[in-house]
Amino acid sequence: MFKFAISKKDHESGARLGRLHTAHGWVDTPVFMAVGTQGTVKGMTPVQLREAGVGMVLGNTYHLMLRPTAELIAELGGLHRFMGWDGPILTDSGGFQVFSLADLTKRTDDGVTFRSHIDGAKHWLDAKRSMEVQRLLGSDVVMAFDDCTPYPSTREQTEASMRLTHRWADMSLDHFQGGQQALFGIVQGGMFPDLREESARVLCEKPFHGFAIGGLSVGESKDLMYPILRHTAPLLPDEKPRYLMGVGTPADLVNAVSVGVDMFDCVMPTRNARNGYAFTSEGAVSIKKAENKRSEKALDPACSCYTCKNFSRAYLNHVFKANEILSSVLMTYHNLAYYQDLMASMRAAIQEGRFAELKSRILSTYGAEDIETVNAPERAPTSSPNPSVAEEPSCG
RNA sequence: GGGAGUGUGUGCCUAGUGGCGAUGGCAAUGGGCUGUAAACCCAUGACGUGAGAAACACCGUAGGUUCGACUCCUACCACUCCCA
Repeated sequence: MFKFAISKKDHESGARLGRLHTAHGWVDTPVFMAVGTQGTVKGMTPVQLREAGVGMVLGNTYHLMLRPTAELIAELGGLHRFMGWDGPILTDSGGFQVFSLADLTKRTDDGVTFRSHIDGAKHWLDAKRSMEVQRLLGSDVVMAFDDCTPYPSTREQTEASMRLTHRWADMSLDHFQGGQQALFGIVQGGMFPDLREESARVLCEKPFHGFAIGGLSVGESKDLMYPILRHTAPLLPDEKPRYLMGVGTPADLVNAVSVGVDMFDCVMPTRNARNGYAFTSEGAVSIKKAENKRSEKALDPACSCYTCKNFSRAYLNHVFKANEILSSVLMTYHNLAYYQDLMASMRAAIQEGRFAELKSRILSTYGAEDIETVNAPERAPTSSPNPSVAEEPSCG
């Protein structure tokens, strides 16, 4: 049922063109998944998602198990049916919430006690329960339960966190029942290249259907993130999908694709849209700024989405200022369409052998650095509690 | 003409009833957001300062009472309401 096939590789970079087949259809890769944490991509109906070009969405174990509960969703026919989305769904394991809701959690080697952010009630989540919840939800791609290492962390902390992730990876495999679902492992290792290597080596021996890179974009600078990403992505099995979790900006996406990443998800296009920030072919546009008050220009003149074809920046500025729901809808619609167009143009560029050209254009649009030329700082950032963080052999 | 009430910082509303160098909200402007506790969060807006003290300024205006007044008293100004 689950299958990943690569149809073309870029000659000048690590970029790959592929297709991911699931029980709910296929998507072409590189793919960007819209984040629909609570069984909805905020502000969008499934029809609108399709129109914007979204092919695959992400749901969340932690949020859905608390409300309305995985059991209820299973009773109502599974997450696809429940949310009216018949395309592929990937579910996160809840591992990220251990990190993002750290104040409400208590972690042990076996799992995590959460205090619900909704009503304060105590809940237990471990690899077994995460697999059970994701099975009840019926997602197409299940993520292993992991420990997302915070930044900054000392080498010792990072290593301990990584071992926990490995332990939980085994437990996830033990309790995963297969069937129509695929299971992805998650590589951790923080900002230490050798730990990333170890994590990749340990996990890639295991029978996962795909591999994710976790623990990036957790507050570190691009100087750290890019070298780690560049180092880690090629360590993952060539023939299986590579998923960079929680990333990122348009520049991050082209950079990551160029080192061989196939799948992405990020809240950025949807959250930023609701906060008045658009991604466009002309770079970032803050629609709330006063300069847009009388602009008759489209949000992105080069975009053919519903928002850009029908509304002016002046109108979008107005509905944002007036706090109208439509602001979130129109802005989200555009940002998702922009991200999907970006992925489609990357796929076309790989197919036609002009990926490098597209990459440099996107990077210059956003004034971003090229992952190939960013070097890790020679010394550890001062924010790191561990002075020996600079583990990379002093390649200066 | 008589009576009652209300005036608070660069826009609007507001807390405050003797120790206040004055509360909060909205609006405004700018910034942020990366496996979503986010239609959210942060910053800025009397004078002055690197910081503190003194000086000086400060709740319609002007006086007064008081150790001390946005707060109490008097007059005036403006606005609102009621009765003629």
